[in-house]
Amino acid sequence: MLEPERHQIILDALKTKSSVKLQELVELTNSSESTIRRDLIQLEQGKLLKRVHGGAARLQGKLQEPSMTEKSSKNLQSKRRIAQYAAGLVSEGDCIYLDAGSTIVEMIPFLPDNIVVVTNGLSHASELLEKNIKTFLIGGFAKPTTKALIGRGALDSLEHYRFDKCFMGVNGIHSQFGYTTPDPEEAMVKQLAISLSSEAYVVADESKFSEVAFSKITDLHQATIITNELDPDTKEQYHSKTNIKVVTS
Amino acid sequence: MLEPERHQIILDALKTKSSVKLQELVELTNSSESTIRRDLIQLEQGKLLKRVHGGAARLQGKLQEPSMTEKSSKNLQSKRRIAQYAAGLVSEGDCIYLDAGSTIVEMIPFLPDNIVVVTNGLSHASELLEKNIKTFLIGGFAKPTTKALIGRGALDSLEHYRFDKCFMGVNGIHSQFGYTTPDPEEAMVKQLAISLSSEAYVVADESKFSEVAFSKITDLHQATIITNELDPDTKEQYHSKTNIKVVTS
DNA sequence: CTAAAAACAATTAAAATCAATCATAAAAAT
DNA sequence: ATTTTTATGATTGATTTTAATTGTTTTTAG
Repeated sequence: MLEPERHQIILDALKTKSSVKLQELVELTNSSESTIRRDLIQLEQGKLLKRVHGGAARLQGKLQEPSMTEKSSKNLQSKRRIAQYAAGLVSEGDCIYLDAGSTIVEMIPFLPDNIVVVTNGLSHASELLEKNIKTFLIGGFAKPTTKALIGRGALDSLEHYRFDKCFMGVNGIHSQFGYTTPDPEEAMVKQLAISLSSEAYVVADESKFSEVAFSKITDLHQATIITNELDPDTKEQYHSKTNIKVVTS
Repeated sequence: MLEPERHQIILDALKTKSSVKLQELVELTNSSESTIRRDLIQLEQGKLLKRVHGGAARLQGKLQEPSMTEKSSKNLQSKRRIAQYAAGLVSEGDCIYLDAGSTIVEMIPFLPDNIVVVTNGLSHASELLEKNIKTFLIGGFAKPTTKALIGRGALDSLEHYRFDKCFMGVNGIHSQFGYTTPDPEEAMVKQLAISLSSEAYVVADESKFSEVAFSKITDLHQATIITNELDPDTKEQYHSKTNIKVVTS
């Protein structure tokens, strides 16, 4: 039996139970104890499971193979609904800015064709090209984690553009401080893009409202939040303290 | 049995299982072990599967989604050899420019880690990020066919950089006119990048020498061509008429 | 607390698989 | 028709994977 196949069997076994005995795996794979041990070491190094005395156990942060897909797909549905609503605000002929980020990318399938898009999202640009949308990318340093273009170069090339509308993602929305993003460099790009746009929209699903960690604030209250249902108390709270308009899809 | 047929059998086998033993493939195709090994090497280079000890496995990153078009592996081999040689010219600590294009992208796996890369290739940037290389993208209009960034915005952001070395692709090399690229907008970007670089290299496989269609010339003879073996006559012809240095890998 | 049992890591030798090379046969080019 | 190129299969020694064995550590039961 090939190594990838054994690894798959081991990981599959951990999808149903939260832990497996080494002996079970020996029988399941018709391999020796030594071989399974080596496999477990490899899989542990790849952070796919945790070795425990007598066998292996699922990882805490990564029990997502069954449930994370589920959760993220639920979250994705929510994101997609909001994104579709946001895309509906774009008119043919518009020149718009799309911020990097996983929520914004969901807008792309719903965008009209005859528009011009400027973005700082590396992966956004690829998707836009697939849809035959006229696409401009700003320059800058490519941030490894998010594939967003940021830094001095980003600001330089951004300031040559003007937008009818811009659509921004955020890491969190704070009832007192406004929109928050942990990376100051990214925040500066957002801020500039908003100031270059006639209308600014923040697209955020409800999970963003519970975020607590932040360090830098995109402090422009002239934008409109697009989100899904929010309980009226929260909504009122945000509006009164920050003057943010909240629109629900 | 013909090569394409074998390749299809191998790929089909991986559609049902997540891995196949080499011996199974030997029986399925009535070919020798050596032949299957060679097939697997080719298919792995075409990024259609992953070789593992004892056989081959599906690669899960891309479930047969993208360009299933197996690159003509003959031309690819040639490109890759030249690209590897070119990558060898890059020293740790260098700041280099990588032009968009299919030949240049093959350099990326061979580049050292501790360098800074500036590029106008959308797909290049993604690959560079995978390798954890510090990457800057210039801005500009994203050309749909090649995913290259061109135009006014590209020139604007490009001119803020300076490079130790730049590596350019071309569509053709003409014995009288020099390097040729059909798109004037793209040619301007190339030209500027070359002028911003201490050393300029043109990386081109032999197929580029037979190209005839061109419209705009990147008319800078200060670059060095990196290519594979060329018959001495051609080599001399190019050198005498264009003053282009030709280096073979 | 102690002893037996189970699980462990480390070492080893055998088997399987590998890369590299060579020779041959088929195909393509001249 | 002849040379060159290409694809294939066989053989070689080297490498990797595997399973069995060793002695050690951990768990469990009395």
